Amino acid sequence: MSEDRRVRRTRRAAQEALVALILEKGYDAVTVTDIIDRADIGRSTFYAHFTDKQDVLFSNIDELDFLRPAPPAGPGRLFAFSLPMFEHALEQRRLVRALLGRRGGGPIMARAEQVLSAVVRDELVAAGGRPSPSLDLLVICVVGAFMALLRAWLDGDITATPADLDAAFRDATLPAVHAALGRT
Amino acid sequence: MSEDRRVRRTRRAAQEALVALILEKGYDAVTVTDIIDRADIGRSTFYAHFTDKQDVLFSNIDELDFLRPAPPAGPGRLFAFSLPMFEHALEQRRLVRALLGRRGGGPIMARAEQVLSAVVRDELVAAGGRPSPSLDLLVICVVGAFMALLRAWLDGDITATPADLDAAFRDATLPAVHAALGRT
DNA sequence: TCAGGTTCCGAACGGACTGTTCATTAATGA
DNA sequence: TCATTAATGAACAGTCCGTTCGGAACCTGA
Repeated sequence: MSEDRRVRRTRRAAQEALVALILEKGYDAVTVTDIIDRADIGRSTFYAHFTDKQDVLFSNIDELDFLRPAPPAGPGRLFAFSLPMFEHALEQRRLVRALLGRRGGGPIMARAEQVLSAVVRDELVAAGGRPSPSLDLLVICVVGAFMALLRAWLDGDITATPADLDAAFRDATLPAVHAALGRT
Repeated sequence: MSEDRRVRRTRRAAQEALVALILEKGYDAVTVTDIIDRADIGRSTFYAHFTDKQDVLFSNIDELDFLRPAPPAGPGRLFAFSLPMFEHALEQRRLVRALLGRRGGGPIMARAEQVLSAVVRDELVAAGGRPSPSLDLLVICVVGAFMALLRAWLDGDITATPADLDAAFRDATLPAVHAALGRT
């Protein structure tokens, strides 16, 4: 039923090698040759499993439950995803840093931004916000603030606890959000 | 006195070729060979003037007065840079898009973020904000929101006028800023 | 105009990386 | 055990990089 053990071994080796290499040299500087050397797998083997460097990167997403903040979606307080995400990022710091930090090259960061935008937008609409261009602009600002916080933290520009970050995020965005919702 | 005309021609040709190519294929996909073909200059000539693809990119910054929003720094209203910057981005849309948009690869975006962070921080301090870790976090959120807005606009995810963007930026950030300054 | 200096050209080079192929060997699971 | 499946390692053409060098084109100032 489950996959061939050799396959699992090979794939994991490549993924872990890439993460390690990203943390060392940054995503852009990592080459396929680097990966197969570090993972100690044959060149042909690599291309039997992945098409790209990027492919290895994306294959990591599945085990990155950072992006599944179990959105309660209920009418609880807004932006409930924030604190759990920061906490999760702290636990999986190594992996998250490699994939989302500045050294990660960006592609995954862009994906995270998309996912988050949808979540935020839904929350605002659920809270009574009327879909409109100006609401979309607000979503962009909110997500932009969150991602900037996360990035700065992951890259070590900042020392703060998840609670600090969550508080900063809420303080920076909620006033405007309440104003926007109120004047609907 | 002034530089040799040939030098000017060569440098400009390379810069313009790069901008054009970025808009076509994105920064990462552009190769030095692409540039010298498009610019119609010799390979050795290229390397006599630039060390890198990146070098060409950065050489463009000088003629990008987008990053000099003539900060009044006076105690006028906060974030006065916003509207002029969006307007400027509209004028120099082609160049700004190539350098700062998603296709631009990011390095210049990072620089812009730095510059802007300093400006915002100074404004907040001038307005009575006490330097502190939480102020720094606020700065990150404000700049993050601005850059997210700019990026989304440059990449065409949004249709809006500079005035719209400015309004969205102010609406999204000023409430929190005033709250933070008030409770100092 | 002409001479001397600067810049450009173009071809070629070694080196690195990519993505593919193939015959051979090894591990797997039933 | 044994047929199936995966991994190996070497080799390949192709692309790009960054450098070198002799000769051609150009620019400047006298």
